Amino acid sequence: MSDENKPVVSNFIRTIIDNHNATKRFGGKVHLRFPPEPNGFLHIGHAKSICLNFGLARDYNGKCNLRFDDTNPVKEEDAYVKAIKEDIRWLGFEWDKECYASDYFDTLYEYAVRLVKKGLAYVDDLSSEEIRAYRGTLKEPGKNSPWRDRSVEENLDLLERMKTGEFPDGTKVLRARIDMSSPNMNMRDPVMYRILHARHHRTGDKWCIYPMYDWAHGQSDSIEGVTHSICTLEFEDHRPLYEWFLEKLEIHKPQQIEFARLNLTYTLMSKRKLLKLVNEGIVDGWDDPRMPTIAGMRRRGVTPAALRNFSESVGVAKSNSVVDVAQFDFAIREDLNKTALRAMAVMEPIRLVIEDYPEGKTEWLEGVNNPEDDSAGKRKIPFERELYIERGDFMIDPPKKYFRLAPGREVRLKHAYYVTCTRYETDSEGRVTTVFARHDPATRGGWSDDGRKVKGTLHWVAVNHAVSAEVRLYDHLFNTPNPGEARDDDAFYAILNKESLKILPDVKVEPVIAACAPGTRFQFLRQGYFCADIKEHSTERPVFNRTATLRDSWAKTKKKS
RNA sequence: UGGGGUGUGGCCAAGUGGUUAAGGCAGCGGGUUUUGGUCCCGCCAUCCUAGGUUCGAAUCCUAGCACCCCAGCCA
Repeated sequence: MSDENKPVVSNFIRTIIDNHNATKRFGGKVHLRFPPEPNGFLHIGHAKSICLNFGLARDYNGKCNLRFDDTNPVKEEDAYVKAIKEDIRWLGFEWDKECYASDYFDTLYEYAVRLVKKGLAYVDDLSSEEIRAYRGTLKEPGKNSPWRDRSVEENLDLLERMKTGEFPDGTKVLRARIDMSSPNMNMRDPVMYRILHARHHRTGDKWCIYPMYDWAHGQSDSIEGVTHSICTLEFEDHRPLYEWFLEKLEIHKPQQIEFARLNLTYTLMSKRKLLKLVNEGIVDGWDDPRMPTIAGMRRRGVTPAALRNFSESVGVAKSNSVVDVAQFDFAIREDLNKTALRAMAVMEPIRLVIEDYPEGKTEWLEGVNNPEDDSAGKRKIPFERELYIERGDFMIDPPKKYFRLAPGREVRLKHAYYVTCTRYETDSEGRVTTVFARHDPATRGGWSDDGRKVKGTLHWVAVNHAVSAEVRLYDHLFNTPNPGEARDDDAFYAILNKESLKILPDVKVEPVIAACAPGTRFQFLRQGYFCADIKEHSTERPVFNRTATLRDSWAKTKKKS
């Protein structure tokens, strides 16, 4: 794997681990976990976290579990569990143990009893509104609940009865007894259990009380022997609570470490908003190629290596940042340039007739499949009198630096011949319909030994061997660099890029392109990287998704003049 | 003076008192090229501000400023 030979860039988490290893805090062990909640699909932000956790485990000869944080049955589904596992494997990682927070519900309950017995947790009868009111504000301390000083016996009894389902949802909670005047809101007697008569995707109807994140997460880490619990910045304030539970319980205490989540320009990373795109049919499901989900990127044709290299390239730090999506595009191109097969496809075809080439003749010319990789071999390409070329590759009256075809101009047809434009035909509206040219038989294969230079090289497809394919050109879903900043629905709809998908129903492609298996990646010469759609492509009806464009310096010089 | 964080080039990001302040992306200029692709070469910062400590500071101290997070029985 090319991405694993690169030198590792230092980051603050590695420094922390190195220090722990040096001081033997965890006996030299490094044990991580990736803890998704199964309530949606994984996106590129999760990919960064996956690469971080599994990558650290790999580099330190440690372990990394996959743990589903399934503590909220009303939002979680088994289908998401399945999709998440598939995505992680596709990314190229394998977990040591597959765990679920729900595996620990019994232990968690025992732990809760332990805290109650120590006088460190109590059952509160306040409503959620009252709890909020009692919590105080950011600048004012909270007030103790009137139920805060119940006896251990009463708390034990009540907790047991909460568990057995005696009370309706929302009537009671178990709270940690910490400090209602703490400047850290998380320490103001946080809720540990809420009553939820809901069916859980794994434990079924066994439980009607479910642990909150803070009560479940650290203990789960501890039970699994996790040494470094990596999470995102917003949990920084939770660390004191994370540690409080573990210290009061006197069990193994991992080190929580927070890093800044990934943000990308023109990309939405909020699961809630991505769900909205799916639910409202703005995109075609979680795996729509425009989605920043791993499933969407897979379908678009992005490679696992590109995603891994990108994750590595953005680094790990604590400052909020927004990475330019161009950096991701670079990673995609970098990998695909080395691996994608080259072939020719004409997106917007016009006819090119080689006047001096015999009718009915077909030559099978040779083309290299990948100039970056000899082992990719060569293929035969049919050449005939009538070809398709790109509409944009011919101009009646070309500007200064235009290297392509124009009346009287000579260009190279890739892998074929030098041709010189003799004339052209237009329709009643003046649109070019057919271009005529003569070829130089001595340039067969696309090369002349006489030192003659041609500036332009065009891709083409023989009319009688062309296969029609559907090509989907994707662009950013949003037309603003920071779509996450949209404050309300109106703002959200306003920034949607109406041209994020353009379908070309009749692209002319080489036979080899049409014959490929779903998921095959190509570089359509001079245009970009494309991937045969994994759901809809077939030899009968070829369908390609554009993964990325090629860098286009011509577009830049064109813009400048 | 609620608490917790973060500030290094357009975007990421190394740097842990002595380095010409890494590297990548983007941009710009040039070369190579049967893809206006790739590749190659070159250019592109004195580190939020102000003081201070020191022979020497992005790194230490002081005082500011800016931005992010926290008042779910979500995670």
